[in-house]
Amino acid sequence: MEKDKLLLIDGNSIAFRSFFALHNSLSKFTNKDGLHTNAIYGFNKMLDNILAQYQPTAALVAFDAGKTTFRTKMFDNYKGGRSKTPPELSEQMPYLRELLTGYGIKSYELPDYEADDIIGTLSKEAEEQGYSVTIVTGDRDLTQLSSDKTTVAVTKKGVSEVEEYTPSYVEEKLGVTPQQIIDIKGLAGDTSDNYPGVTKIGEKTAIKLLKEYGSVETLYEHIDELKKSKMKEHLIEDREQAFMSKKLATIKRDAPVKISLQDINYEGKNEDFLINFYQKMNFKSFLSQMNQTAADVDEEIKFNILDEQNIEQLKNLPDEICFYLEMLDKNYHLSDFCGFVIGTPENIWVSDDIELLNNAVIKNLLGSSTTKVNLFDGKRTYVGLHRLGIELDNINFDILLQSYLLDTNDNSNDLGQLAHEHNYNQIDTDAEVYGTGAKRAVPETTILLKHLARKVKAIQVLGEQLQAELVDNKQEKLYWEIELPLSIVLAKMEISGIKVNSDRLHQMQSEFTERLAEIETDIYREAGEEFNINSPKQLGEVLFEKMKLPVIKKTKTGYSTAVDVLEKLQGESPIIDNILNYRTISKIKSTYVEGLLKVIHSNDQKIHTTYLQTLTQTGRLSSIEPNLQNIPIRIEEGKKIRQAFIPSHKGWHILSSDYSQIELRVLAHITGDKHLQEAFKNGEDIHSSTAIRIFGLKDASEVTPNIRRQAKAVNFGIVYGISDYGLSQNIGISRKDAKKFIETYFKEFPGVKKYIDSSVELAKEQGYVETISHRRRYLPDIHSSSFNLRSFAERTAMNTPIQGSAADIIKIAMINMEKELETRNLKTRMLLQVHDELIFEVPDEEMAEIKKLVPSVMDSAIKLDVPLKVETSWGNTWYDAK
DNA sequence: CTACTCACG
DNA sequence: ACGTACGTGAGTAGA
Repeated sequence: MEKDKLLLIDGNSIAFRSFFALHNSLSKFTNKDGLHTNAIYGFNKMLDNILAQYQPTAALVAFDAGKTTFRTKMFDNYKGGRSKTPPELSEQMPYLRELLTGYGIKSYELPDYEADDIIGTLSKEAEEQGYSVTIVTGDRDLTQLSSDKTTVAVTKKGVSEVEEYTPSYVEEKLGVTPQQIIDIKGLAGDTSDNYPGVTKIGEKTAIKLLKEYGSVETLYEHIDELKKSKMKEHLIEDREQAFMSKKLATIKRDAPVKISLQDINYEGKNEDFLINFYQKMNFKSFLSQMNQTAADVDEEIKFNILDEQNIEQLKNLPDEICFYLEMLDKNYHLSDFCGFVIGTPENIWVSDDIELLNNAVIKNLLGSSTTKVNLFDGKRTYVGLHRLGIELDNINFDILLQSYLLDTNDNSNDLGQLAHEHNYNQIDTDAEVYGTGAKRAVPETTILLKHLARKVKAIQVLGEQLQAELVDNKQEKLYWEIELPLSIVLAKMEISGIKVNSDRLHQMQSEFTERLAEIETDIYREAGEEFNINSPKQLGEVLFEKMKLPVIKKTKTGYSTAVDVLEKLQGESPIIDNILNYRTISKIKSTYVEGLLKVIHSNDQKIHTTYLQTLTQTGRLSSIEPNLQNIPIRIEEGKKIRQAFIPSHKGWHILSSDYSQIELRVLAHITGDKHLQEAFKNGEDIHSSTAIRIFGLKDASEVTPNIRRQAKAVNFGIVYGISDYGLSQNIGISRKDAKKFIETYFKEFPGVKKYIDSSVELAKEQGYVETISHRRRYLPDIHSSSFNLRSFAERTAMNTPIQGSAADIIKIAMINMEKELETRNLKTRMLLQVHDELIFEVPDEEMAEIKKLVPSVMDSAIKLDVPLKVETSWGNTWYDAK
C-alpha cells in the first residue's frame, strides 16, 4: 500500500502572505461585486503547486479561532500591538473556505488555540501512525515541528515557492536543532508576537548560549558558572520572562482536537463547484486551465453598427456624447486604428470602419464647440483624430484625468481596469479583450464591437461619478483650469515634434565607436583578459577578485561597480579611469545617439515624444518613447547631443526659458519662512545666503565655492526630506557634522522646520498631502509600523507639496503661453517641457517679441509671496540655447 | 522579468 | 537600532 501522506496548511498565515504578496495589484483583483480576491487567488496558486508536488492522501487547513487563546490568558500582551487585519483581507476569508470546499479540503479551528497548535497536535498523531507529514506555512516558527517524518515548507517571498525545512536544514540555517527554536524564542523573545524574552539578548546571542548549554533550563541550572557581566544580570533578572516566553513559543501537541486523521482524507477537487466559484471570483486564468471561459459581464448591451446609410442618424444625438477611438499600440503617434464608438448610453453607434470618421457628420460632431465630448484619455484621442484629419473641440469629462486627480494611483491606461478600480464592472479590461504583449490583437468583430459599445456607458457613468468626487475634494478648478486644457497643449506639442539632424547623430556615432574601441583595448590590457565591460557581474569579478581592488560597497547580487564606488578607487589603478570613460561614452552612444536615431519619424525627420500626464505621484509630467526630459547637459560630451536638436525651418532659432530655483521659491512661499523669503525678495544668491546663515559668516565675501557647494546640498536636502546620513554621503562629511548643519539650518529657518513637522502631521490626520492647486497624494504608509516605509512617507509628505506645486506653476504657464501664441497669431511653437524649463522654436521675425513674452508669461503664472525668476537663452540648436 | 547603472529636473 | 535623500525612463545583462 502507498504510504500515507498528510498535508497540513496554516490557513491564516498563508492568507496573509498571499494578501501581501499581491498587495501591489490589490485593485486588479476584484470580482464584479467589488470583492477583493488577491488572497484567494494567491492561496489557490499555492494549493495547486503544493498538491501537485506532495500528492497527499490526507489534508487539512487549520485556522485561528479568534483573538483570545490560552496564550493571551498567560500573557495579556501576546500578539499585542499588531495592526488590525485590513478589511480587504477579512472580506476574503469566507470565500477562502469556499475555495477549500471546492478543493475537497476540510478546514478546522479550535476555540482558545491557534492554528499552530492544531497542526502540532495532528502532525504528532500522524507521525505516530506512520504518516509522512508536510506542513505549509509562512511562519518560520513552525519549523520547530520538523522531524524525520515531518517537513515544514515555508513560503518564500511569493507564496507559490517554498523552502523545505528538515531537521538538518534547520541546523544548517539556524545553527540549532528544531527543538531548540523555542529556546531561542525564550531568550530573545519575538517582536512580531510581542513577547519579551531576556533584555538585550537577540537571536545571535541566544544561539551562542544554546550552543553551549542546550536549553533554557540547562542554562539556568548553570547560571552561576557564567562570568560576571551585564548579560548575566539580565538573565537572572528576566528568568521568569524567559521561561514564560519559551512556553508561549511552544506549539501544543496535545490540543483537544476533535477531528481525526480518518476524517480528512484527500480525494481530489470538485470541478463543477470550482468552475462555478472561479466564475464568481472572476479567475480567468484558473478557468482557462480547466478549459472554461469566464462568465461574461452580465448585462446585455444594445448598440447599432454604424454605416454610410445610417450615419445621418448621429445628427439626433444630444449635445453631450461619449467617444472612444481604439488604437491597440501604446504609441498613438504610430498605432493602427481598429475601431471607434460614438453616442450616449441609450444610443450607441459602433464601427470598425475608420473611413467613416471622415464623414462630415462625425467631423462636425467632434469639431463642434457646442457638443461636449466625454472620453477616456483626451490627449491620445486628440492626437489620433488629428492624424485622421479630424479636430476635437470640446472635451468635457476625461475619465483618465479625473481618476488620476482623485488618486494618483488610479491611472491605468486600460479603461476596463480603471473602471474596475472605481467599482464599475460592466466591462472587461482591454487586456482581457485584446491580450497583452506579443499576443495583443484585434478580436473577432462581434467581440470588438460589443466591447467598444460598453465603453460608452462606462465613460458616461464614471464621468459623472468622478466629477462629483472632484467637486467634493475641491479639485474642480484643478481639472477644468489646469489638467484638461493642459492635455490639449501637450497634444499640440507632441504633434509639433522637434526636428533632429540625423547626420550630426551619425557623425557622433562613428566618433564614439572609435573611441570606445581604443578604451576597450586599454581596459583589456590592464585587466589581462577580455570580458564584457557592460556586465557589472564580469566587471566586478575582474576588479575585486582578479585585480584584488578593495570592495567599497556590495549589492544584493554581488559587488557594486557604480560611479561613486569607482570614484573611490581612482588612483588604485589606471583601469578605473578607463572604465568610467567607457561607461560615459557607451551610455551616450547607446541611449542617446542610437536611441534617438531609432525614434526619428521618417516622414518629417522629427521626434514626437509622448508625455504621460497621469503617471507621476507628484503631478510632474514624464516623457517616453523617447524620453526628452533627460537629454545630457552636465557633461560636455553628452551635451553635444543637443546639437542634433534643431528648428524645423531655416531662419528659426531654438529658445529655452527656465525657472530659477523654483522649488526653493515654492518652499519659501509655503513655509512662510521670513529669512528664506527675505533672501529671494532681495534677489540674493540663495545658496550663498544659506551658507552665510548656517556657517555664521559675516557676508558674501566669506563664501568660498566649497562652502557654497555644501550649502547648496543642504538646500536640496531640505527639499527632499533631509536625513543626516543622506547629507553626509552627498557632500562627503561626517554624519555628526551633517547633523549639525541641519540643526543650524532649522534654527536659522524656523518656518521650514515648522512646515516639515506640520506636513507630516497633516498627512497623518487626513491621509494625504496637497499642492497649492489642490493636487493630492495619498500616503497610507504614514501609519506603517515599518520604520522604512513610514520614514519614506514622511519625506514624501514634505517633498510632494513642493515638487507638485512647482509642477502646477509650469503647467499654468504652458496653458497661458499657448493661449498667447494663439491670440497673437504667432508662428512660434512650444516644443518641450523639462520640469522647470520650456523650449520653443521661434522664427527670427518673432524673436524680439517672444524673448520678452515667454519669461513674462512664466513669471506671472501664479502669485507667490516671493518673486519667480526666469532665465532665457536661444541659439541655432538646443545646445546653443544656453 | 529583475537588477543594475546612469541620464535628467 | 533601524538604513536613507525627491521625482522620472531606458539600455544591458543574465536569470
